[in-house]
Amino acid sequence: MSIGTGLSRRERQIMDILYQGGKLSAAAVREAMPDAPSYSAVRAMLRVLEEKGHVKHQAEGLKYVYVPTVARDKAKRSAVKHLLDTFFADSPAQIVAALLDVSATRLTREELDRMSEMIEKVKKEEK
Amino acid sequence: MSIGTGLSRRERQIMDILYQGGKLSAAAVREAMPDAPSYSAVRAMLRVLEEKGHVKHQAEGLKYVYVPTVARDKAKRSAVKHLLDTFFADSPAQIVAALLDVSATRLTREELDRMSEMIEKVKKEEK
DNA sequence: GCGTTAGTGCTATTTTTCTAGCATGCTGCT
DNA sequence: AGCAGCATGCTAGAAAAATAGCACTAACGC
Repeated sequence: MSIGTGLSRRERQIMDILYQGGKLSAAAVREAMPDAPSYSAVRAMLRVLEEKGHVKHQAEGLKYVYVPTVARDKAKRSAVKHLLDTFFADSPAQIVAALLDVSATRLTREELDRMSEMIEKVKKEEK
Repeated sequence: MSIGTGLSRRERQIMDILYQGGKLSAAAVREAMPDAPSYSAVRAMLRVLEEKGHVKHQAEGLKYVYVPTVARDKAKRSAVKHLLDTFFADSPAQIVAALLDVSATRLTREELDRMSEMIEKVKKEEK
């Protein structure tokens, strides 16, 4: 089950922002929200997320900053898996196709080379 | 903005199932839900999704089947983009890494070759 | 024909999400 | 000390989502 499942709309939004930003104060989270509600609302939701165990807070100087409890890396994989299941019917190659398409403009030579390398490496291992 | 944004928890769940399954009756959608509510609830939510313009229904024999209004292909790309923004800070290569990792067991030689080809093709075009 | 099954449309109610507001406490300044 | 600024904790209320239930219709078998 993907990490996002079970979260409400706002909660998901916040989790996304947190994974994107890493370590953010309530105010920072709020700023990053597309259709930001009140500051109180954001704090309340962070509290709920904490109760549910999805984030934890730590005192950073005077204020709190929030971080996801599940490590980025694990969340990443979970998200990719979910994407795979939902849209790509277990065909990884199709994701690569979409990926190349979506990020066409900002693909550097280095990125492409790195991709090739990784794939070649897997091929060798599988042999 | 990703397609999923703006949808409630259940609505998102249903959209995922619909993209996965293609064309499903209310009952079929319900069966595919992890923690399925009543049949009525599912139908009600499909109705709401239709009002919001995310799905449409068509009579298939006696019953209705529901399909997403936004084409799979477009939704795919949107989802990949969102994933990129959220977890991979615009570094497509990292997605490939996660992808290879997640689907390690079921990667066929053909899949890998197809990926390589696509990447090579982009490289040539960029040259 | 008549009951049974399987579908639809609608409405009412409960639950969750979302929001705002206020009281409180700590910092830093003058 | 006393005040302004900013952050927290909490509570209550509005709005939206989720759910259940009932009335009705069309097909199917006996």
